[in-house]
Amino acid sequence: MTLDLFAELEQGMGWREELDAGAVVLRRFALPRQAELFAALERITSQAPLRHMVTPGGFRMSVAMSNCGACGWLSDRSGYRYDALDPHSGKPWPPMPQAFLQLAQDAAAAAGFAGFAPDACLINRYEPGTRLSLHQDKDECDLSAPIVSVSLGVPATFLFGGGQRADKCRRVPLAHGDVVVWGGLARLRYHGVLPIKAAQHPATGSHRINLTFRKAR
DNA sequence: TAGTGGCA
DNA sequence: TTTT
Repeated sequence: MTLDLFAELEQGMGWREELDAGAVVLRRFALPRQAELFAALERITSQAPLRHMVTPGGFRMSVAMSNCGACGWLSDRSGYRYDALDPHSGKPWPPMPQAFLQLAQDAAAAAGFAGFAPDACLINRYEPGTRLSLHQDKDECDLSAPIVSVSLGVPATFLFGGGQRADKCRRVPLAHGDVVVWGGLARLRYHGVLPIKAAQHPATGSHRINLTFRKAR
């Protein structure tokens, strides 16, 4: 599938956009296994349902989340962390499907981060009006690995800021099949998602789905 | 340590 | 509309 991706990028069906040093947007990234991707998503969320986590401050997050992979990102009153077990079931998170892993590794490689080995995939489901406010991904042990963020379904505006919350943000429109990869110098950049506008997408209905791949350990 | 929320 |  790696070859399919590069072939598609070369054929001009998709293209790269350099955001800044260490940050790349892959536009209309090849999703050659889209049916497989969504079937896997279905399987994962039937075992580990999407749920609204609570922030340490006690606020319910508007975006519904689940995970797959060796560990999953969690938030509750006691903080942010990664855990091998889903607190909802007490069982391990569903394994990361091969199609997910392949997609993440292909995207990372296309963005200049060869050898990416994610052990966590956070699944975010945005309904119209939901958002993710500005934050840094810094709960991972290995900050040398990039973040790979796959957009599926209805479009969104991604905010890509600087090293401090107050830094100005780039507004990056993201559509189905777009992938943002950031690492290296850009690894700790603040980022977020503006409230999702009401829209329909054939693959997801009114939702936006985001897959965030990380190496947590 | 506080924090990816929501309001004024 | 942007900021805290």
